[in-house]
Amino acid sequence: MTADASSPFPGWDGSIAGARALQAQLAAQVSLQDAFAEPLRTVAGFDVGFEDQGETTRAAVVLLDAGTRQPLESHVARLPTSMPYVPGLLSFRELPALLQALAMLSRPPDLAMVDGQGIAHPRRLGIAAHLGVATGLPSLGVAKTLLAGRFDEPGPERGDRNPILHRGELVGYALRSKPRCNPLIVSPGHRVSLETAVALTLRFLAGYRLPEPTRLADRLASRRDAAA
DNA sequence: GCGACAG
DNA sequence: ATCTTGTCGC
Repeated sequence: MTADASSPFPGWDGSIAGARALQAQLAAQVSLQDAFAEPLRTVAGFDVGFEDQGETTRAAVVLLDAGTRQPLESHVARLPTSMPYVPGLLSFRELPALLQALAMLSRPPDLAMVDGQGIAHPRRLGIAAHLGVATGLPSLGVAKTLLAGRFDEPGPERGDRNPILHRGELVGYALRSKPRCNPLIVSPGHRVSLETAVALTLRFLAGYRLPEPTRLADRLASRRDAAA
């Protein structure tokens, strides 16, 4: 047969050029208007790590109560790594495992917070935006470093931020989440506005550089001793 | 043409 | 991302 209907990337021919073309197409479906449940009940944090020298992709998801910020459940999905890391095409390498982890939740989250870029991406489709469009879930990206664009160093206090501009467009904010720590790169994924992406990130901070959803998923995806 | 380049 | 201990600084 030809195309695999179960593929997370419908229509993709497997090529680099094809992946970029698909990104441009999906990016047009991204909405930057706030459209998520209010009050927010739950938020899920996502991140990916690797085992066996990269041969196995390990995706982690942690569902938290939006009110208390306490974790409700967490899962880990393992899949054989299918492609190498190519700057700008991260989602084609990590999204399949992430979707697998998402499916393990007892219920869908009201919001998805992903370790990586939202629209702060060359073609406006970082992994957080890709996950949002692919699932229809509201999403935002919280990355540790910049991929595209530029910004001026934000002030030293928690909450200080500066815009990230790429080709003249505002695509996100460099946010100081904690004093003496490098700023977080925050951008909308899907159904979340630029301003709300920052507000949500601040809302889920709990004393660490990374917000709880992403911080907990990070540990589960990358620490050798993590259970589940 | 020369760098930069999420995880 | 991952390979990997201690160490400097707040």
